[in-house]
Amino acid sequence: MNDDTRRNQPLFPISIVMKLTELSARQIRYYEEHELINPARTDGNRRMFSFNDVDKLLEIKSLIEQGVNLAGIKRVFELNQQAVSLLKNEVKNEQVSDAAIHRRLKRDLLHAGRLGKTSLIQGELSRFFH
Amino acid sequence: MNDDTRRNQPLFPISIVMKLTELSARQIRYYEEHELINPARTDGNRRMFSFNDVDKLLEIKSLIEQGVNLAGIKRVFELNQQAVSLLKNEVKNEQVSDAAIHRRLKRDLLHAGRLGKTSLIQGELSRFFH
DNA sequence: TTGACATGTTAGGTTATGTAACATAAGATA
DNA sequence: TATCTTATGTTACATAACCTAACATGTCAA
Repeated sequence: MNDDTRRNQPLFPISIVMKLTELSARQIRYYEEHELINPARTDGNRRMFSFNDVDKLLEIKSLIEQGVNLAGIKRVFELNQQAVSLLKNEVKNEQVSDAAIHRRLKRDLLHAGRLGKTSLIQGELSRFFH
Repeated sequence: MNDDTRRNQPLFPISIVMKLTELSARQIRYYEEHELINPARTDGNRRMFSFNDVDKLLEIKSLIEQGVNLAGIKRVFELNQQAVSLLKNEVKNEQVSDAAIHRRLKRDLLHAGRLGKTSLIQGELSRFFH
């Protein structure tokens, strides 16, 4: 069993997770309802949480404490995933040389100050003044 | 004048920005009040917006439409900046070889699926079971 | 001097959470 | 096994905080 699989094993009932995260059961269920987590279930329909689930709940808790709402948390999770994917593609492709990665990063990151995004207003302006 | 400076020039009064973004004046002011934007002011205290301000407002609008609240938008902006900075440091340091960057990215991105973050629960668990 | 803009207040809809009521599952014990 | 207890499930209602709209009032500028 690899590390990834191990961290996804359903191990903890909700009572344990409440103590680990200091979140109420209501909160934990609410976050599941809104698809921020997706814990496994037992035959008897009890939630069983993995290490990854708990990690996610701790990140949710931290963001909540910063005043971020659930839609925002979802977006933050997506952004993390997106940044990872963007660079995974670069790094994973064995045919791309280190130098090419270096150049690509330089272009993407140093130029616009954003990850792969072009200016929004350009499109707006052309739509507007025609 | 470079491109960056040009995009920060105070050019548009709020009426223009309202049309460009299809946001109400109240909304635009509210976002300024909560420090998501920081438009320049004329001597007479009128707001004057740059291309960058408008870009930011369009991004705010898009996130608002996804249900993200202002704290979440602030976090998203920070995350963008953070990801950029993280990699800027890698790329900017001329003494770091391409190969080293490649290795570092592989470690950071392929392993944990996060940007430079280690598992949260490890610390939690050690605090808990002692 | 009239239209655009500034600030402040108020009211209403949405969201996140608490709480309570009641049903079911799991585990312990007679 | 039968039953008792506790943990957990779902659902409904209440509430506080957040965001927007609407309006009032004052100021700047063409």
